[in-house]
Amino acid sequence: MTNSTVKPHHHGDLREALISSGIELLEEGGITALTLRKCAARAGVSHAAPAHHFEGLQGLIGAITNRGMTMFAKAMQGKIDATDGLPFPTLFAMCEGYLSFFIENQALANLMFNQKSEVMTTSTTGRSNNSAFKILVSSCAPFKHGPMGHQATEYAVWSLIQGFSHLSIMGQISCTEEQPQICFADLLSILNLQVAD
Amino acid sequence: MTNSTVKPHHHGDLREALISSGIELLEEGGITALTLRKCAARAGVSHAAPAHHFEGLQGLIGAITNRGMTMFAKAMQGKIDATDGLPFPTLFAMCEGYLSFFIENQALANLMFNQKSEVMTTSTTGRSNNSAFKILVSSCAPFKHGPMGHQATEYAVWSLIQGFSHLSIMGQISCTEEQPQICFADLLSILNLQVAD
DNA sequence: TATCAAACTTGACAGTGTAAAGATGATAAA
DNA sequence: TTTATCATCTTTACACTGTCAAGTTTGATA
Repeated sequence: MTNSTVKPHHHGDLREALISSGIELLEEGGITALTLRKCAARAGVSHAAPAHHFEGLQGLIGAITNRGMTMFAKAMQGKIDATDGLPFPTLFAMCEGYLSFFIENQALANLMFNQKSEVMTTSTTGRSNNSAFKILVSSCAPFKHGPMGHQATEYAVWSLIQGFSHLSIMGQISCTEEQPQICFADLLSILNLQVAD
Repeated sequence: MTNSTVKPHHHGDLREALISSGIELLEEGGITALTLRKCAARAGVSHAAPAHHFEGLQGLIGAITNRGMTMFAKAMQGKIDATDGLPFPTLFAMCEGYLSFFIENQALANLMFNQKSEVMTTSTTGRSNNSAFKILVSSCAPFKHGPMGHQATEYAVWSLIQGFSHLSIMGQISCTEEQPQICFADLLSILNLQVAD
């Protein structure tokens, strides 16, 4: 075995199976349902098996966060790919994907954004591994930036969609429960954004 | 004892003491440090005593959320009271108090806003008991509202400051770490707000 | 075939929430 | 003052959790 793809012995690919089980449990019963022992049981292994793949529960949560981030990026990119590529439709599609991911993966989204793991941090390595963050940045790029530069635009858009998504799934905001995307469009229009020359 | 102030028998006021202990534990060791048994120990009672005052751990968390909401409202109102009362300074002060509370009570703020308890809900009774929400609404009132009315303005401001506060304490946003209020001012200026005639 | 390291199991332990039943003590009625 | 009552709190018990240590199995390699 000289290549980099590690072929496990017994289970097949326990590490990935445990992550999948974890996400399932998360969506079925929320954060309190996510336990190492239940993940192990669902993957058909003993309760101590996960210890050989993750550094405790926190390690599994970190791995789940990583998996979640690729799902998250895919959700946003999928919406963006369905547009004509113009600045405003692209920005809105990005936000649409952001919000959709939160609604369709409530517990997972909450777990991810209440985490201070590597990919969720402002660290350079975290950012370079975070394609979701890159999508956000590139969606904001075509617009005029104020005196504080592109970062202020990015943070404004990010804060707005993050806050809206979070408050929505927490039931603290209720405009149109069926289609909150429509409601968010009004909020986005309050932002003073103009396409750069 | 015909008046409404209940005088407890043994402890004095165990219920409030447990809430205080809970908030302490929360700030000292984060959400994982908040356990019924530790709260009980800190209050000097047996581990099963809390059951007579709260419906399990979830009940205690609800009570902590309520206590936290009054602290939260006080933080915002305090900043507002120090202004001249004009619309923009008042709005900014409200946001300043919002952010300050998150920074100074990270674990508590996280607990509160990851909760679907009564006060945090869009229900009428929840809203009427939530002075923090009223402060937000009144801070947004003086401004011109778009075609979607005052609610769109409120949700835009709320989402922006909630998202920014949340991402800040999670270390996912870093403009000026010492004084993030200054950074938020730039974001708030991107919002297209004008004082109504 | 023998070796050996990785993958997994077994057993144990301290914490946790929660329930049931008993003890305590403040209040109110006698 | 004495007694009865009941909310308050304690004790005991149980299932579940994360984590550790030791043993066992497995499959690739020599």
